[in-house]
Amino acid sequence: MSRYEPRAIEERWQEVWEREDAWRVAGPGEDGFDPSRPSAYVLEMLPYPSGEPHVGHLKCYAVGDAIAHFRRRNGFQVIHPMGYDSFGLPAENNAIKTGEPPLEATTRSIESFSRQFREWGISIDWSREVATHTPEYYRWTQWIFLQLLEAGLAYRDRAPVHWCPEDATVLANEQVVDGRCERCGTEVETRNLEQWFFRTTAFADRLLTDFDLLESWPEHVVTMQRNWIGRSEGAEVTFRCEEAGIEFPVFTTRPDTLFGATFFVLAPEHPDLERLVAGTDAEEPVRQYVNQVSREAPGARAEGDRPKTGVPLGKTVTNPVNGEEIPMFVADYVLMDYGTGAVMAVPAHDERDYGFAREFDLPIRRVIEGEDPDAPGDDDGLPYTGDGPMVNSGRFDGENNREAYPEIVTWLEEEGRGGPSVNFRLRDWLVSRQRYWGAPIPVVHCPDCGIVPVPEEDLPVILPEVDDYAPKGKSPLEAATSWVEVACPACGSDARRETDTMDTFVDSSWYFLRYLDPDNGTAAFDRAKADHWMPVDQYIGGVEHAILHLLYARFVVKALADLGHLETVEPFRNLFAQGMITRDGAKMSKSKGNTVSPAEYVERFGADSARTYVCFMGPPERGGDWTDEGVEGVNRFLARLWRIASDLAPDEPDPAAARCPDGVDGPARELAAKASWAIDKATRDFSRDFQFNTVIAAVMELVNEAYRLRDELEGSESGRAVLRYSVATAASLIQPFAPHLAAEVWAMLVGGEVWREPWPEADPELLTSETVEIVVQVNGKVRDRIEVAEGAGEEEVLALARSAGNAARHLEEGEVVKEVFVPGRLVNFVVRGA
RNA sequence: GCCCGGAUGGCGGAACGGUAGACGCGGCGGCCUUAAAAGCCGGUGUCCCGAAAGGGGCGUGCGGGUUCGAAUCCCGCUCCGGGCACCA
Repeated sequence: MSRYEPRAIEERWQEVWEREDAWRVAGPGEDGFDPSRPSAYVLEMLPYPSGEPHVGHLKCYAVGDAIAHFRRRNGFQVIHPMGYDSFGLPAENNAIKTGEPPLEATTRSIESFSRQFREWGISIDWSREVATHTPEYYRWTQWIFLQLLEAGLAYRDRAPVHWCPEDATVLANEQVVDGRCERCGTEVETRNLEQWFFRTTAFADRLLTDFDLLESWPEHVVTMQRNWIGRSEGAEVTFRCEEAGIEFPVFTTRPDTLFGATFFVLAPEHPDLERLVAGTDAEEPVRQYVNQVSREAPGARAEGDRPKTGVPLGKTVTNPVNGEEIPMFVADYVLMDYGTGAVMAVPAHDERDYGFAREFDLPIRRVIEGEDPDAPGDDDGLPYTGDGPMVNSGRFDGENNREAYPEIVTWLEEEGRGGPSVNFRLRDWLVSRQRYWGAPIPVVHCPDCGIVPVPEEDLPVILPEVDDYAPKGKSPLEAATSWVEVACPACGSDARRETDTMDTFVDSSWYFLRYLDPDNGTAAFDRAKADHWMPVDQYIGGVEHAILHLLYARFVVKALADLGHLETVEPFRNLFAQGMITRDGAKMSKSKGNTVSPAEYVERFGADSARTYVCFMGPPERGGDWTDEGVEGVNRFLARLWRIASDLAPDEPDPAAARCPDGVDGPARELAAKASWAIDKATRDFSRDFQFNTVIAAVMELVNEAYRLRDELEGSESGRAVLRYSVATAASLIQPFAPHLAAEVWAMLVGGEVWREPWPEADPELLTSETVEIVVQVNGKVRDRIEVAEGAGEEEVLALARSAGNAARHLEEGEVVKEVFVPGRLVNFVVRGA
């Protein structure tokens, strides 16, 4: 008997697929496009090519490929492309360390990824491959930049920005985690720099409301984005400092607590601060405080539980609702980049204001009664953030705060002191980077004309070669003088190119559009093609991109749609977030030395085993711990399938083995029924939340059943026919996970190409059996099981159940007061007086 | 602190409110073999009664509840993982 040799099998079929161009698909306007067939876009997040693919990639692409195969075999023409997010810091940092140009390391990594993806047998239409670092690609990234610039959605501004001293570049808000650089973990600093932004805030509302257009996204991802966008409704209220003649609008979500405002706080960065204190006693302490705050890492400032600090300004503002003069302070708990950089402080009903008031011994005035006056806490339950009747609030006294809320806002509006207002936590996306390995921002700075976009026909602005990649606080591109110095496209006078490059998240925010038309030399993509394929029907990737990438891609697609380049306003109709694979219960990392190299397992057990294993570990949205025993187990199962197939294989494959023989009975019928059961179960679980683990388990059961009945069936021609059918069915069902083995087994038994076969259908006749087992319960406890005819009526079943041996004994213990009958499942006798 | 997940055998995990533990791993026993590996077959939640057949108790993180019946639904906790966190 021969052995299952996965490597040989896999190589053979990979050659076939390549030769046949099996995964190529055509869109509108392309040869072979069939408008009559339904289409589907299955997409996995493109990898950043660094070194070799890891198990996270394996899982992502194994899951995505299974979905792609399943859709194909259900009649869809599936577009399933692949590319590389190949601009980025690791290649550049490597270049700084070793001097090797980023292009070389990147090219090497792409080759390695591409080779391994092919070894995994992922069904990719390689004719659509893109890499974001190529001029053919970033030409269109630059084009998108210009589109946004022209539309006023890209702008340049001087603002306090996050600066990572390690990477020597600015970072977007989203790339700062706990005050540290998301990439390297270094504490970020604040710098005041002129930078490029994309106006994501212009879409803040639509980024929220358009969640309604999505079909299925994990709820927690939507929640994370909602929180990130952070919409809050409230009011704007203007407080005036009479002495200085300055008006200070503030944003508040609690206009109902206006009467409780006892002081007023400005952010240390507030532009009016200097003017307010200039020439007063407060000037020096305020200056010192502001300096001290600015030296602190923004991360430290974000820590909520540290004591409040601040300095009085010696000035007051007037509370518009009651005319009270309340003192002003500067304090670092007020942030300049949210709202107006100033807050009215209501210590009785806001925890932060309360903390500040206690620290500085400021008056705390309750304006809302708690429901429960004895609530625990200091100062009679203050700060109290709940609802209740208003007090100390003039004509609103006694009214519930919720009801008073709109009245107060209306009053403010009438008085010209404010009105309703909505604020977002979301900031504009800072897209410029002072780094080398990225797409150059396609503008020119002209002393006469200012910022001039590079004309579209001059794109791409090619990334020049440099000798030194090390960042020096400005872009390494500054050194490429012959590239930097350029004639102004508008007036022709001496001008300089922009030397910042784009955040690599810009590259990956539109790649799924380029796949649809990768060779287009005159446009980023053809609109008809985009409208045909978009939105992506199923997007697959790790949760770690729940905010950054997905938010940016949503923004770019909305912007392009607004500009008339695209119909779709939401790029990803369905999102699947795979869970992380751990090893020994811990996140894999090189420093822990617990990484798993997919290549090693593919070498030892074959790609089919590795792929099937990651899908079998558990529900794919959850994580799982990688074990060698687990891979071996799956490998054993595939070998078992191969072995029985090879034992049963006739000299010539027989197309009849694709269908269940008619009129089988006895053990043959049992096996055929199991096959139908497996088809039904696999089909349902595939569609329901991608329950791949149970799909694979069902196929395992089918194979086990074939082994169990094999001796009985092998003797007869009809028995062998059912065996072959069942094993071919198992191969067909496992095909989305183990495409090579499935192809091999199918070719042996049936002949032809299983990946082109329609997904099998269960025989409804075989899904039901003549008899069913009924559970007999007494008081909810299982006491017996009886066999009854399928569809047997209540009376008949109850009668049988009552007389069933063990059940009957328990019935004697008392009076039957109730009988429950669930057809085809169980009966339950409720007995009293036992 | 707030918002999500999760908790089921020795382990990963299955279970439309209706037989808890499918499938896999591990371990145990048997067959095959001179022997081993591989393979094939059979057990495997736990405790008690029984020589056996069999029967019974207890069991899905903890405490309540709804129901003829709860791993599943409701209320209140505990622990673990993830996200957010001075956003006015």
